[in-house]
Amino acid sequence: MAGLPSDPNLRPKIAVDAVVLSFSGREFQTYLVQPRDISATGKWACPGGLVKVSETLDDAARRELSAAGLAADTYLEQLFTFGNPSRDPGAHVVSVAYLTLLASQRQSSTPAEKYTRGSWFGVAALPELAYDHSMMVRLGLARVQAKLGYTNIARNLLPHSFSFSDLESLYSCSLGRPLDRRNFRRRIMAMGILRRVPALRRGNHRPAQLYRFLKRTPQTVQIL
Amino acid sequence: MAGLPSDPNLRPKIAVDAVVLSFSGREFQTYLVQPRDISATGKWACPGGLVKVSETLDDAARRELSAAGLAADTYLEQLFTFGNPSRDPGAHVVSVAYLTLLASQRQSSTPAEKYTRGSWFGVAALPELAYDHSMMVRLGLARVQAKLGYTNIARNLLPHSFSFSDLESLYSCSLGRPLDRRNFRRRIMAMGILRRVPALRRGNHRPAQLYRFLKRTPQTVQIL
DNA sequence: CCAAAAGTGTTGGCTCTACACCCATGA
DNA sequence: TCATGGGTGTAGAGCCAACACTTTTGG
Repeated sequence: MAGLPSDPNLRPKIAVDAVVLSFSGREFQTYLVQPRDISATGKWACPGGLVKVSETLDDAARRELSAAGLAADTYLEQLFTFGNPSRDPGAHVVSVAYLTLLASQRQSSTPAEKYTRGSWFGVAALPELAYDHSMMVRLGLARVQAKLGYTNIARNLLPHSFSFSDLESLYSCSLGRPLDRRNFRRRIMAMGILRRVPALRRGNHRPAQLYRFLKRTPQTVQIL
Repeated sequence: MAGLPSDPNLRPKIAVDAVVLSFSGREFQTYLVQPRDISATGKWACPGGLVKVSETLDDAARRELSAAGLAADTYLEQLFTFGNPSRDPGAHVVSVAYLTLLASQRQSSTPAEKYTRGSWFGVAALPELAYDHSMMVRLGLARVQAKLGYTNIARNLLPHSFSFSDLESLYSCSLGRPLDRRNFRRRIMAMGILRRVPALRRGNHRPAQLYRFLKRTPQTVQIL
């Protein structure tokens, strides 16, 4: 097969893009940036860029997260690799999409020079996205929603300690329907993946008992 | 942040590799080839090769399946993208691993010149594999086993029509434990994903009623 | 007639869901 | 004292797992 001269310029380039998700307490949000080189289009994009030689894909993803002004020590998971030759009009760029989860919106620094700005958007009302990034965000969201059902991935979307109501809002938002508080609590408790922390959250109302996840490593358990 | 000259030669190359699985009736098997360029090592590998510019990843995978002497009109699903710089000692090659399922061992033609030979192996006793292909096969197998539990993916591992016992062997082999025939049949039947075909399979013993999957498209249903 | 695979129901235990009221706090 | 979110138990229904014998065929 193939007889074309193997000019390296004729190979597809390879990039990583990160779908950055967090949960605000009321909705899922995603962090988007405006790349300087396409800022004329007004489109937003997921943080991302080309992979360097001798660099791990994960490393590339973390490097791009830093460049976007985000913490890089986050949960990171490969989502899907997009290779449609026409996904980037400029050149054939194969992109490995990553999913990353942030507990709070702890946006550390300001984005690097390659971006004009960055901002959080509710996933229900996204702006127009460049390339196939809209598909990536949808896929990332679907993955999180699925994994909430059978893993302890929630720990990456919540602060270190949280109330049962926090956890319930997350699940209820993910499922798009209300949950029965008693049944939800019983079920989660029965799994033994949470630990009471000796603290209450005080607010305008009755204080809430706080919990944290027992294991900080990814764990598969049937939750829903 | 990189300041290296962006010499295209310094970009990782991109390849696809296909984990080819089938079910013999007693065990899962995978199809491996011996690439001519590493035949001295005696190692086997999954069919695969570099992606061409302006080619879809799926197209590349199907092209490589053909080159390995397999039918290309098979179930194909992206598995994972392996990008460790040291996975190929020769150069930094990022590989998009695919999973493909074959109903019977319908190996059509003989492999292209790039391979010295191809052969099926039971997954329990694999030869030594090149690169990180052993990990790929394990991952592919795990994916199939998981998906048997919540999709109709079994249709891609069985012939067009099959007996209930065939289906049961597949599941029982996938789970690594015997299944209760009555419970299994009731459960599958209740889902309405099968259709009786007006034919029996005759053999040395009592003839078996044959069935086929109602939908030929991928479908998510809770099976186990 | 024998060996081997195909086919078929019932029951008890367990899990899941539905459901409503009181409590603690700050304002 | 009121508004707001936090916390708690039970009962009925449905689901699931365990379990063994008869049938059909070819040799």
